[in-house]
Order: sequence, then C-alpha cells, then structure tokens
Amino acid sequence: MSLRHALLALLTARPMTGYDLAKQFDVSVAYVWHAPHSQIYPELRKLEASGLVSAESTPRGSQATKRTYSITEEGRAELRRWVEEVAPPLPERDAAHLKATYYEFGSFANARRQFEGHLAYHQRQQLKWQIHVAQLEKHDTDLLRRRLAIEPEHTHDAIVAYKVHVYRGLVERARVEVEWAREGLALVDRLEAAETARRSAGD
Amino acid sequence: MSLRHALLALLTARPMTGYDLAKQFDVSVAYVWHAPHSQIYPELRKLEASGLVSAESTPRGSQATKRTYSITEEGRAELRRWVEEVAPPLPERDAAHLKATYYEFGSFANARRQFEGHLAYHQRQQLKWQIHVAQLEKHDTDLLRRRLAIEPEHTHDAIVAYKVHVYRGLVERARVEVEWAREGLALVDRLEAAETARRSAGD
DNA sequence: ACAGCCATGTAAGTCGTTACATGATTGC
DNA sequence: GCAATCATGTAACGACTTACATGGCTGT
Repeated sequence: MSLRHALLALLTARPMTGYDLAKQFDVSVAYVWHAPHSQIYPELRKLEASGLVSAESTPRGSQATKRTYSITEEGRAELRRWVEEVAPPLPERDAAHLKATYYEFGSFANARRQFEGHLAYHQRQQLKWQIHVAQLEKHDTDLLRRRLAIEPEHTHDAIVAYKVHVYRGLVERARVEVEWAREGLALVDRLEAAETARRSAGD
Repeated sequence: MSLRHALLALLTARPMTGYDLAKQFDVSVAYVWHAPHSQIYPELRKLEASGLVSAESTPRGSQATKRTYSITEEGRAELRRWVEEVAPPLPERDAAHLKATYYEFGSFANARRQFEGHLAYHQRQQLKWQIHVAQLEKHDTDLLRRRLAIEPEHTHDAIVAYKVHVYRGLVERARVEVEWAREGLALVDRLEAAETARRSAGD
C-alpha cells in the first residue's frame, strides 16, 4: 500500500494532476517506488473516494477535463499515521541474485555478460542518485523548493536531511552492487583460467 | 517469471514434492526469492502441463496422494535459456527508503524506532547469510551435496563459487543497510539536539 | 489422545504490467 | 500541418497475499 502514501506525500508540496504525479514518479520518487500512470489514475480516484485528497475539475477543450488533486486534512493525518507505523519488511525478491546463483548452467561468456549488465546498470543508478543528492543539498528541485516555501523555516533542516540520507544510502547501495559485479567478473576470469588449465593438462 | 525457474533450479539437485520445495523456499532460496506454498503448488501443475517437470504420484492413506516432481530435459533446456537471457532490472520498490524520505511527518522518537527496526532486521539478515556462506564453503547443505554428487567433479568449483559470491554480496548489502541505519540514528540525534537548542534559545 | 510435522490444495482479493485508446494544447 | 507534450483513462492478464480447508503419519 505504498503507492497511495507516495501520492499523498507528493501532494504535500503542491496540488497536482495525475499527469504531474506520473512525471514525478519518473524523476524522483520512482527512484524508490515505481508506478505507471495506469496505476496512478485509478488510485487517485480511490483516494478521492476515501476523502484523503480532493479534486478540482477544469475543462480542457470541448470534451476533456483536467483534474487537479490536493491533499486534505484527513490525507495529512493518514500520512502521519503511515510514517509512525512500523511495517514488516517486504519478502526478498531479487531476480538478478537468484539467477547469479545458477550461472553454472550457462557459459563463462554469459556470466560475464550478466555481470557487465549489472555493473553498467548500477553505475548509472549511482550517478543518478549522486546527482539527486547534490540537487537536494542545493534545494535545487522544484518539489522541494515548494515544500520548503510552505513549511516553517526551523523544519527545513530535517526535511532536507532525511531525503539526503535516503539518497546517500542508495548511492552506497549502488556502489556495493558495482563492486559485487566487478568481483563477479574477476571470479569468472579465475574459473575460466582453471578450466583452460584443466583442459590442456587433460589433453 | 522467476518462481518457475527457481523451482526448476531446485529440482536439478533431486526430485522433490511441493512441500519439500516450499521448505527450501524457507531455508535457502527464500533468501533471494520468497514464495508461499499457495503459489508453489499451482505453479508445479503449470510446469507439468508444459512438460518442464514430470510428476510421480504415490498414494498416502486412503484419499491423499503425494506428487514427487522431477525436472525433464525440456526443463533443463528452459533453465539454460533463462540463465543466458539478459533480463531488464525490475523497477525499484523499496518501502523502507520511501518512508524514510518522509520521516519529517513523524516524531524524532519515531524516526529512531524505524531506524532501529531497520538495523535489527538487517543485522539478522547479515548473520543468516554469513552462516549460509560458511555452509556453502564447507558443502554443508543437503541440496548442494546432492547437486555435486550428480555433477562431474571439475564443475564443482564453479557451482559453489557462484553461490558463495551471491551470498557474500548479500552479506555486504546487509552491512551497508546496517551502516545506513546507524548513520540514520546519528542524524536523528543531531536534528533533535538542534531542535532542543533552538527551543531553549527561543524561550 | 494429542502434538507436530508431512502434504496438497482452493478462493478471494489486491497489486502491478502491458497494451490499447482518445483527445487537447503549444510551438514551429 | 505536424510533432511533442499535456492529459486521462480502460482492459486483460499475471503475480502475489492471506485466509480457509483437509487429511495422513509418527512418536509420546
């Protein structure tokens, strides 16, 4: 049930349309919780039905309407309740590590290809997060600036610090994945060398 | 689609019942891919229907039957295909980090409680994985021994090495999470001290 | 007799993915 | 006029969760 709370949290910065929210899910929140627009629009309707957000409709052209959502006082209360709640950790589901457990079913070339993919992906992630940390530290994101503009100044440090801490954590996590992939490549080299030695000895 | 492949991989060690497989999902595979028995039994039926596993039924009592599944040659081929396939990384979904982004909506006491929970959980995980690494290195798990018993000796190094590498990676990952939680606790201390100073200055 | 483990399932519901589908506005 | 972006949805399907439900075997 994290989607609804991610939406509520985003709406504390400013009222937004489903489209705006979907974009935010691509550039910031999505780094920790992904959601496509096909999930966002129905969820906003549900949030509206339960009174956690309110919607203002404005006409666009002759047939279409634009719906701008704002968080309600009940929505804020729900957000506080969620933050205070201790959630049991989600069950592990890590396709990359599962597959790596069984690389022996493929070739050395394949293991290398897989580790290289892992390496490249997490290097990109690391960079993305590093940039995000730098932006947060300079208050250089639209959403953060809007959020700070409406909150009392003495709370700004905490608001920024928690976010910076999260994204620094993700930078570190990506660094560990990159290291793991590099060590994986070294492992494949060792295994292949041993295999080659065995073959020439056996001949 | 990882569940089916995890099941196939487990069956390369020895034929097993759904119950056996469910237990394995609790003690080893589940560390990387969790699945409850209510998902395993229907999936085995599907695998059987597509010819990737075969089942042998033996009667138990008057009404019940036990079904023991074995991997087929097609199943092994599918496993090789899966290992060789480069899969796009799953979209991020990290409830703990999402919530931490918004700890400012709760109290300092809450942030502390959350970080402490994170710390305790990943410490347990780290220990569990360390133990698993040690067991793998000593070939001290039933499944691994059975797997090695039926594979040619020159492949043993690779079979063990990939698994050890995976679980060492998970130990490292858990270590980073523990560190992140500790730094989170230090952050809360700093934020609270600043808040206290501000209040006494304001009085 | 009872507990604990062995063993296999179903059912209802939610969450998430992928694809389909449509229309409006802005700037070139 | 056209492309890009703004904007909002639905539908079908598959993955996963939680709860319910049943029966057998082994040892005390």
